[in-house]
Amino acid sequence: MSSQVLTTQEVSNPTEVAWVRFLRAHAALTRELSARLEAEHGLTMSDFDVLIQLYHAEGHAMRRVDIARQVLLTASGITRLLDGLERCGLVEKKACPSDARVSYAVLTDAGLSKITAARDSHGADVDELFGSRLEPKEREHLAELLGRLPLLHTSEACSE
Amino acid sequence: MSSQVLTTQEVSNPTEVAWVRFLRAHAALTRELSARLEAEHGLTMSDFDVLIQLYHAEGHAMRRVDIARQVLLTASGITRLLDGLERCGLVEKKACPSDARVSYAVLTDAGLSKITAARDSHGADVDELFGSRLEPKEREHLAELLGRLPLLHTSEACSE
DNA sequence: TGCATATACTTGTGGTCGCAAGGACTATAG
DNA sequence: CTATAGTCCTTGCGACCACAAGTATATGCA
Repeated sequence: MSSQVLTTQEVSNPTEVAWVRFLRAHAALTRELSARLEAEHGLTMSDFDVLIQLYHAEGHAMRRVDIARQVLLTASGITRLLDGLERCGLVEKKACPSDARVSYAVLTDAGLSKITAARDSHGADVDELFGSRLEPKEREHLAELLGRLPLLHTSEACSE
Repeated sequence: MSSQVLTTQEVSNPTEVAWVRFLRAHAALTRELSARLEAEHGLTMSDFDVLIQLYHAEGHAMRRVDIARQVLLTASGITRLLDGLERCGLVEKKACPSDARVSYAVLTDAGLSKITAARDSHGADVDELFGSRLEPKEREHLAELLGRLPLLHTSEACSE
């Protein structure tokens, strides 16, 4: 991550000010949030993301490719991340009957209760550190501004 | 990094919307910016940060501790990052005459011209991908909102 | 049918980084 | 002048992740 000139004193360019704060805020938030997630549930933020995706998915199952598209990870990252979740018994691998290339990741019962618990506490944490610092209108405005920034084009994911 | 539910369709909680966009924007921006920095100058964003710090420092020299406080890295990270920059000849190590514990990192001539060039192109990139997407007033507002979010407390750095 | 191409996934390799422990040195107190 | 504690830096270790190459399967087309 980057921060450039972090002592605000000598930063004159307003874009730079915003950019530096953006980077700082991201570092601080993700560091704190992932520390809590790790301490309370033994999950990384990526783990959490994948589990949440599965939680929302039909039958709590997804193809690995589709997970990769939703989460900010590469296909290889997904493979190894799921390896870990499988070892922990939170997720199981299931073959696809119609296409032997694909394998589904499905949430186990343990995984379901884990993500249910983590969802609540993580949601509360995000709210405490992020949401509660802003008025409702400001949150909306922030979301709108952020929405205008570039998007990831990992593969033409998103939308639909 | 985390993203939670990235298909905006099912995200109802407004805090969550803002948070997801925040994470997505960060991932997209840092990925693109570091790719450009790498391609054009062979630098990571952390490299750039450290060089910029040195560039702004008195005599283009800083104690390693102070670099760590300014940049979003741990002391150990700084050590290894500077190892790399030293191997590339961009930075040199200099002992401190009054305190044998500390060693300074100082910019070489090569480092100076490298960071001078990188500064311009990186600044332009940040502007293109980040600054230019927002009106001046919006930039200010964004900076203000981001400034209200938690800060890193690596050591009571910042300010003054 | 048979071959080229595309897709889904895995694995090898290497880079980056944080944490914890250690070494070297300094400062403070008795 | 020791003993203790604090500071600065480095190193061992492990976690995470991207990229590229490899395997297995599917699909399109001659």
